[in-house]
Amino acid sequence: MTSFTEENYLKVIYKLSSETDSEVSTNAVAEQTQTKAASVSDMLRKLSEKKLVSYQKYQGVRLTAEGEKVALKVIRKHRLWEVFLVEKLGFNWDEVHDIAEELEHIDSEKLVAKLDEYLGFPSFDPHGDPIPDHHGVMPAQTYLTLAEIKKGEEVIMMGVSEHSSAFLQYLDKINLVLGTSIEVLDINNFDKSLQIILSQENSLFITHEVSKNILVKVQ
Amino acid sequence: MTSFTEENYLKVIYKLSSETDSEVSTNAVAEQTQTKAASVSDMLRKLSEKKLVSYQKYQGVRLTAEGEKVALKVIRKHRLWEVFLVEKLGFNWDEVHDIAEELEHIDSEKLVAKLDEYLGFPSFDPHGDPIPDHHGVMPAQTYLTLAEIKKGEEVIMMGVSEHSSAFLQYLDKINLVLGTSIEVLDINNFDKSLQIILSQENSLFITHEVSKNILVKVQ
DNA sequence: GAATAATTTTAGATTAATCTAAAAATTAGT
DNA sequence: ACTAATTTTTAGATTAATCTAAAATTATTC
Repeated sequence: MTSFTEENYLKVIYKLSSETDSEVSTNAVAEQTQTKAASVSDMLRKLSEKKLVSYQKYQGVRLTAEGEKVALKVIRKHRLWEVFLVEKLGFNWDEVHDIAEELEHIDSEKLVAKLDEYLGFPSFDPHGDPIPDHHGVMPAQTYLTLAEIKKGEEVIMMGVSEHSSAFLQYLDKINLVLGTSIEVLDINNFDKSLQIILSQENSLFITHEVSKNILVKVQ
Repeated sequence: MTSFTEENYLKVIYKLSSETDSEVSTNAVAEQTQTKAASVSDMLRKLSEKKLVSYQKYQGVRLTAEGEKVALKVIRKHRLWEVFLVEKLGFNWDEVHDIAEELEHIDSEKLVAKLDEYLGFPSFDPHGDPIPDHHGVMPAQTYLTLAEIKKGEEVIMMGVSEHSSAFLQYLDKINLVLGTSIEVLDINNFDKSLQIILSQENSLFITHEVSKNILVKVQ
């Protein structure tokens, strides 16, 4: 069995190694788990003994196939619960992360299966993140960031890569929500800020930093 | 803040002291929490320091008003989640206890409020147990056990006082579920076993032990 | 390519929750 | 009311997860 704490480490290692696609450093894990490097070292040794990660001292860490399986289960549960909270209970998308961080550790295969069915087998969570299926397979997701879109193109907002409440509330305020069509009217060469039109109606400016965190698909 | 473990102790103390309406013994708590008396002593000292219980060495323990408030919140969450699992996800009533034991510790006032609303503010869980409202007030519940009903009387099944999977599955098998009408046809003087008629149709025998664990109301 | 800086690991403690074994207090039996 | 039985508490350990401080390793820079 994996503890609450071990599951969190595996989840963090999964996230970091899928971002960089290489070994994850002790410090990076410490930062994400809000612990100290010394604590991470200890835990990596322990997870390594359990064959959930492959770990060479001083050389960073990777998930084993088994560890990835556990991480994907936790991520699956997290995202399914987020869908539940938003779709069924009426939470806003900026309110659900912390609650899902707790719910993701509830241990019942049958519960996950029934929840999945109840929600209609969703492929994406309220932030547009893909939900692994019960085999741990992630739905294909080939999005671009809004920062990569050329002037004149029109795209649809499909997700975010920053999940902070502050960012999500800002997007709500400017009516930039999942499914919105976005046309890039103009790109400022100096600071890469954008002028965009939402739903062929509202024109507004956003910074490059914001555009980098918005995931879109070309129509 | 109260830990997962502390919450379980408070819940057990609540349950035991509402059964006997007096101080709860260390051994009784140990039995319910599946721990040893020595561990209970330690925990009672700790809960006492936190003012969640009033505890005199060797004299048993009671909840303080504050401790009862915490216990009732946990019980409320447990029972609401059980309703969710049965009503929304389609679980059987004998499958939900262990899952609700985990869900009851999820910490979000807003989640509880929204879940309650989503479920239509239920007053009783799938076993007929009353659900405290958001002030911690239990709905009035003045049931008798089937063992107390006289020959010839007809009652409605409202709940159970034994929650084991084995017992609940047995009730399912004999079609004795919440809401069923039960007429006491005959009472065996020797062993107090009963002959009953369910829904004015099926006649069957049940033991005294079973009848003691079935809660009913007179029509 | 040595010296310095940064990162990572180890050593030794701490906290929460548990245990066993022994001591202390309470309860029961005659 | 005194002894015996039972219950409860204390003492001392253990495990999981964390920490700080010091040591070891790796990376960087001149």
